[in-house]
Order: sequence, then structure tokens, then C-alpha cells
Amino acid sequence: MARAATTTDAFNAVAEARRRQILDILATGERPVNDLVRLLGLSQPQVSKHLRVLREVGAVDVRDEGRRRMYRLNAHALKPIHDWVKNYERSWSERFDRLDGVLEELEEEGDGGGDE
Amino acid sequence: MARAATTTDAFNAVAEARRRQILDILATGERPVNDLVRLLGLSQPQVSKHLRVLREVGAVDVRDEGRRRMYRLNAHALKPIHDWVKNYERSWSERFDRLDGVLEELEEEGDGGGDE
DNA sequence: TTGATATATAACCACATGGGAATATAATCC
DNA sequence: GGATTATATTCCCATGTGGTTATATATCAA
Repeated sequence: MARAATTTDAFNAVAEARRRQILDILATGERPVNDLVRLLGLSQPQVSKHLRVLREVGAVDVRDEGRRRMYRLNAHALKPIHDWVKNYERSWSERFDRLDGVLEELEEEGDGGGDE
Repeated sequence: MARAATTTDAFNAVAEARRRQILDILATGERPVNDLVRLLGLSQPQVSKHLRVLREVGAVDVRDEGRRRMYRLNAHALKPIHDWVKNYERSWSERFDRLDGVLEELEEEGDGGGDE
């Protein structure tokens, strides 16, 4: 088996930095494709393909406006990523560093003489 | 060019669900490889290879203990993911839904013939 | 209608992947 | 020493990739 498709879920879709950049731009408002092309300095097909991936995972919505296609962020698709990663926040949050130290000591004490 | 290597950064590393599962288990405490093999129902080489990816992006640390290798979470490597995705949180947070509506209206109103 | 503009798609390629199987390495036990 | 246990690595392969170039589709303008 190869790697999971980029369209499998939001995790795979935003693994690509370009696609995160696209979302960052769309976070400031709706944009046609050509705006993204200029702002990112990518080729037009490249941007269209990235947008397709983002569409397939639901991270962007499109709306036709004449010959332009207006893309809009749908950040709800990113919620699973936030939900997963937020559980790790305490590990790097200064506020919890001291608590973590205490917990580790307790664990080791209860562990029956482990040193290290 | 192909897709970025899984070891490029944390985003690519955790795009694989198995690796997120591994981190979830390690979040409960240090574990030898065989624990992960049993808990995940994966083959041992598979787990070792996933662990290598997680090591290369700094998401886990290892410690030798006899013939076992104890793996430990290093959640700090996940901070960039959290930092990126947290900026989108307001989009799905109920508390901000009403505010978003207001902001969008303001944007549209002010958009009378804007530049670009 | 013809031409220009805006976007999507297709064909192609080099390449890293995740899984499986087999093997290598290393520590422990007899 | 040999056997067992624990882990890492290597080889193999099918597959999906991101970029490029070329083309298709659709809308607007003259």
C-alpha cells in the first residue's frame, strides 16, 4: 500500500505547506483562483489542483461568479485536527510544566524503585 | 516532485493515522515497542518504522533499557500544528459564530469596489 | 464570431510511500 | 557456547503524489 491519499482527510490535505498557505489566505476572505496564483507565486494548474484537494476534504467551498470561481474557507473541516492536537497542549504549556514534573515523580515512585 | 517526505515535519508525520495512534498511546506513558505492537495489532516492523518517522520529527524520544527500547512522547514537536490550527478555532466555535456573521457583513459592505 | 480571460483537467514523470517478508543486531537466559 | 527475546533494517512493490506542459471548457469583450 502507498501513503494515504491527500484527500483521505484533513490531516493529509494540510500536510502540504502550500495548502496551508492557501487556507491562510482564504482566512482573510473569499478569493478567486487568480488571486491565489499571484499571492503564492504558483502556477495556475498547481493552485487549481491544491484547491481540489481542499474541496474534497471540505476545507473550502466554491461559488461561481461569472468566469471566476470564488473560493471560501470552511474551517470546520479542520476541527478534527484541533481536537486531536489540543490534548497535547499541556505538554508544552509552561503552566503545566511544573505539574508534569510532579506527576512524573509520582509515577516513578509508585513504579517500585525505578531510578534513571 | 513527489509528496513531501513523512519526515519533513510534524504535519506530514502525523498525517498517518497509525502514527497518531502511537502518540495517543505514548501520551499515557512510556512504552516499549512490543506494547505498541500488541495494542495496535500491527506487525513489529511496521511499528518500528512508524516510530522512526516520529523520532525523526522529534515527536518521540527513545531510551535503552536492556533489550527493550522505551519510547516516550515529546509533544513539543506537535506545537507547530497546534499553533497553526488554533487560529481557525473561532470559525467553528459557537461563541464566535454570531461575531463572524457581523464581520462578514461588514466586509461585504466595505467591499464596494475595492482593490486587490 | 473571434479573441481574450479564467479555471479545470489530462498526460506525463520522478519519487517517497506503507505494508510484507526476510534478515540483521543486540541483549538476556540456559 | 546456543537459544530466545526485542527491535531495527533491508528489499520489494503498487500506488498516489506534486509539478510541468498542453489542452479543454466557459465566460466576457469587441
